[in-house]
Amino acid sequence: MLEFAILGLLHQSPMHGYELRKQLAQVLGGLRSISYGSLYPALKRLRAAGFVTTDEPDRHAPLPADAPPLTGRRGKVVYTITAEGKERFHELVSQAGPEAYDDSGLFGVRLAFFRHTAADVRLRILEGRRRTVERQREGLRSSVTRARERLDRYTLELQRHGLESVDREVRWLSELIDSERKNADSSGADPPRTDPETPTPTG
Amino acid sequence: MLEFAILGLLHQSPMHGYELRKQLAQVLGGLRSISYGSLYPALKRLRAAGFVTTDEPDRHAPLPADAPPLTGRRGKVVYTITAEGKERFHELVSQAGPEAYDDSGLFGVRLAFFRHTAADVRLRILEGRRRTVERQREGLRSSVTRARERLDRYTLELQRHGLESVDREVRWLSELIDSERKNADSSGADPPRTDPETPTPTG
DNA sequence: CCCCCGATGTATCGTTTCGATACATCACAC
DNA sequence: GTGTGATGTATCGAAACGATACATCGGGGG
Repeated sequence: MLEFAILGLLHQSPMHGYELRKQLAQVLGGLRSISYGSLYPALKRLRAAGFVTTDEPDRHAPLPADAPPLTGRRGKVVYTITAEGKERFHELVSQAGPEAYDDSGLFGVRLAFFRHTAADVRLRILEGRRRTVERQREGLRSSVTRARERLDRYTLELQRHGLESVDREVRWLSELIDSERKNADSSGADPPRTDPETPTPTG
Repeated sequence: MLEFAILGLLHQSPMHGYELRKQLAQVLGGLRSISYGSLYPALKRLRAAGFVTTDEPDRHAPLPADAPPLTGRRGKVVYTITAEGKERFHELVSQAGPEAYDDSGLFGVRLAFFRHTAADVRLRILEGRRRTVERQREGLRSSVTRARERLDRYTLELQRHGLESVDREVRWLSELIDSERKNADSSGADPPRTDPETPTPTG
């Protein structure tokens, strides 16, 4: 998930790790954030896989043990997506299976990059997400019903609140789906692959 | 957080790990769950700290390397809270600082054990949580306002949805707080020193 | 002029958590 | 009897976390 988000952001423009983290917080919905302990190892992995490059020489290579522990002169590093990275991103962005919507976090990131996603894939992800959340809702409903007598007021309040949130999410998804369907109808049957640079489609 | 929840559940009755996990899922609000990879190490820690005991002899001790890898005869293990564990739980349950409400997960667990929590502590936790969420809401609001033009429709939809959820949570907390205050008024016997902080100038 | 402070920036450490998996027992239907 | 799903204990490697160290740079106040 993190890898996907990083590739998506670098796809738009090269960035420092610091800036990446800030943008990531926005993409993650505004309240969730990613720690450096996750970000830098992830960048290291992406770099090792050849999906991103840095402008500096290999600062990630292990140091000889007798060298000073890399104190002093720690330069800024700009991360840039490679051709392989863009390929990988487009491969990921075209996937519409359960992995795209079963996890709430990944779904959020997928949504954040919907402008890079083909219309039919968008629709399948939204519908998949709705089904997933609906199933959660049913599980929660029966759980609340079963536990009505055994649990105290506060636990029940918590579950009731959670249930209402899930309910709201279903309605929200339904609105998005309706909106997608309307757009699809008016734009014709053949969904063209979305261009990264297209400005707002139908504001 | 996990430790607190485990102690709280074992405080009510001894349990197997498996049962513990199921109850944990309920306590966590119904949609979140804890993996065995978290549960068993947590139990091991609690056991090492003397807060829980098991009915079986020390199955957690390291094995000699030449022994078969513990296959065969793996008995059930009932976990029971100790006197020290109960003491620890009551110590934790009386805390009302930021650690009790800044994290959404821990707040949920605290709420789940409110029936073991003193009325004044309950109120302080709820009010603290509301302030935390209100701050989140303000941050989110300004973020949405600032980013209105730069972001695409889907990202904005995601943020709008998040904002409404946070809004709903504030209202929910306010209802709980009102209810707590009413109870405190009618029961009278409870702590007189309720709010040293802001009298909440409307939500 | 200098010094401190807060934002920017890179990076690692130890600990915790996760998802997947292996393995075992038991109830019960077929 | 036999398999199939619930119950049950447990570990593994990968990943993420929170805290922290370290460094540079702009500007504002003494």
